[in-house]
Amino acid sequence: MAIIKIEDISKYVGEEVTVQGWAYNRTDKGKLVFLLLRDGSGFVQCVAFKGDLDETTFDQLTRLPQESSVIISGPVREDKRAPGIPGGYEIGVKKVEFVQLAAENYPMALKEQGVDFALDHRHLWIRMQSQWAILRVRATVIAAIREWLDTNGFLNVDTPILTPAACEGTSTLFATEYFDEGFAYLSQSGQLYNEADIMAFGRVYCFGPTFRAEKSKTRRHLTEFWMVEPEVAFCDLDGLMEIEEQFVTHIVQRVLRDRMPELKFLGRDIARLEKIIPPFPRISYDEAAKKLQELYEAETAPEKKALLKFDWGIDFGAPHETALTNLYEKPVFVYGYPTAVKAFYMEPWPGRPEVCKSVDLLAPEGYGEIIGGSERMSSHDLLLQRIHEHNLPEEAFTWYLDLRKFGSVPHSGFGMGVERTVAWICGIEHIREAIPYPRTIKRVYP
RNA sequence: UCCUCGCUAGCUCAACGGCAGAGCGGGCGGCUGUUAACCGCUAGGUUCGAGGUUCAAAUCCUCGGCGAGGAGCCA
Repeated sequence: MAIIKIEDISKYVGEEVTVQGWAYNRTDKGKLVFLLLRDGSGFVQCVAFKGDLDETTFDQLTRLPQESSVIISGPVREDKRAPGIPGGYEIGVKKVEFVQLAAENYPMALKEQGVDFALDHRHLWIRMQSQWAILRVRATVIAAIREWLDTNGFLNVDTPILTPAACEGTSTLFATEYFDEGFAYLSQSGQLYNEADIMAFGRVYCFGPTFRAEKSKTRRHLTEFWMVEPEVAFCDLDGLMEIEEQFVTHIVQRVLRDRMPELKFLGRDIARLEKIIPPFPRISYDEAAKKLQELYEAETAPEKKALLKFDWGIDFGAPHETALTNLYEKPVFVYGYPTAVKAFYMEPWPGRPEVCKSVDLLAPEGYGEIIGGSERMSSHDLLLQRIHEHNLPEEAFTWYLDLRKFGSVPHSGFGMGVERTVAWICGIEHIREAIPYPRTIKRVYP
């Protein structure tokens, strides 16, 4: 008898199959037991009638502890009443093998958990349907990222996680002792290395964990998160935006194709995701500032109004991003930020040195910045001047400056936060649910 | 770092100065279509900690601990 995956169950209607999994939920009704079984690929209802099984087996099923591991065989039936992911199918129980009877004090109730409790039990929480669905979407987002980049001329060239100093000289870094070399720091970006790599390979991306030691405490921050950073030689800011919108569209459409049961279980508004196709709106920082001023004046609630206060020259806060993106149904590009609020390596806007060729992509529905990118500075002398202005140690950037001495070209790149993207696509409140084991300022367990 | 909030049964919460409770989960029993099943019975407590006010504190006050939401910073 074939061992099948629950996600493929629709192919086996009328056949006898075997599934290997865990008892997710159970309800019994006299001579009938309903067992919701999960096998990692999905959730399916198994129905046992007392008359179909020997007395001992049936009796054991009626008192089967939650999360017990079992192997169940029987015929697949289509039945609209059957719950599951995907729902609508059930297995009539003919044979049961009890692999392990779980202890009776399984701590996770099948309902909403308090955040603290749920995170302390993350190793069990990931078994629950909601978390399982989110992490399945995450895997598909990652697959789609690699798929699009690999088929569009990008070479995966990974960058070091242990680095000598701050890439951008801004964020707070995690430090670790490094033999006789003093300290090494956990990477907050592979971008500077990417710039070296494109001069060897043309188009590259790095993809891995990224670390920020800032004491951020919001639903949009983790201390360890995953970022994909593509970088492209011979590419200006407009070219970069075209790449970003194709890239994001591919990711969303791939998730819609492969993870519809998960999205539906999560209650995601599918229609909103289906609208994510090019072109995305593009507005300048100046235009965004004007719109924010209008929104500020139109806001009547004093508390909200205070949060929306905005003057030209400042970076957007979360309330600004939310207000701005609520004007659009698609992700929106905001380009040309003030030079003063951005990193030292961004190309100045021609004729307007107070503005730089940077672009952020802000996700709709209040999810905020999912991509930050820019055209990089290609002039050696200007770059050196900026390094001095930012009080960065010139000797640490010798190799980076070399890139502008030997065949410098216009080039651009961006970084996309995986967890923010997953949170947006899933429609969940907090990005800690978009990574298997979240690391936050107050949590490194489990 | 700052502001705000929370901590009571395994979980989610109620009791808000006067006997510490409910639902879920656990155990036992009943029921042939359950969807967080339902019905009956049952076990389960250092009310985060220390100190204080009071005849009386889960409840009020002080200090501490732990956590969350938000700001700043960022993806």
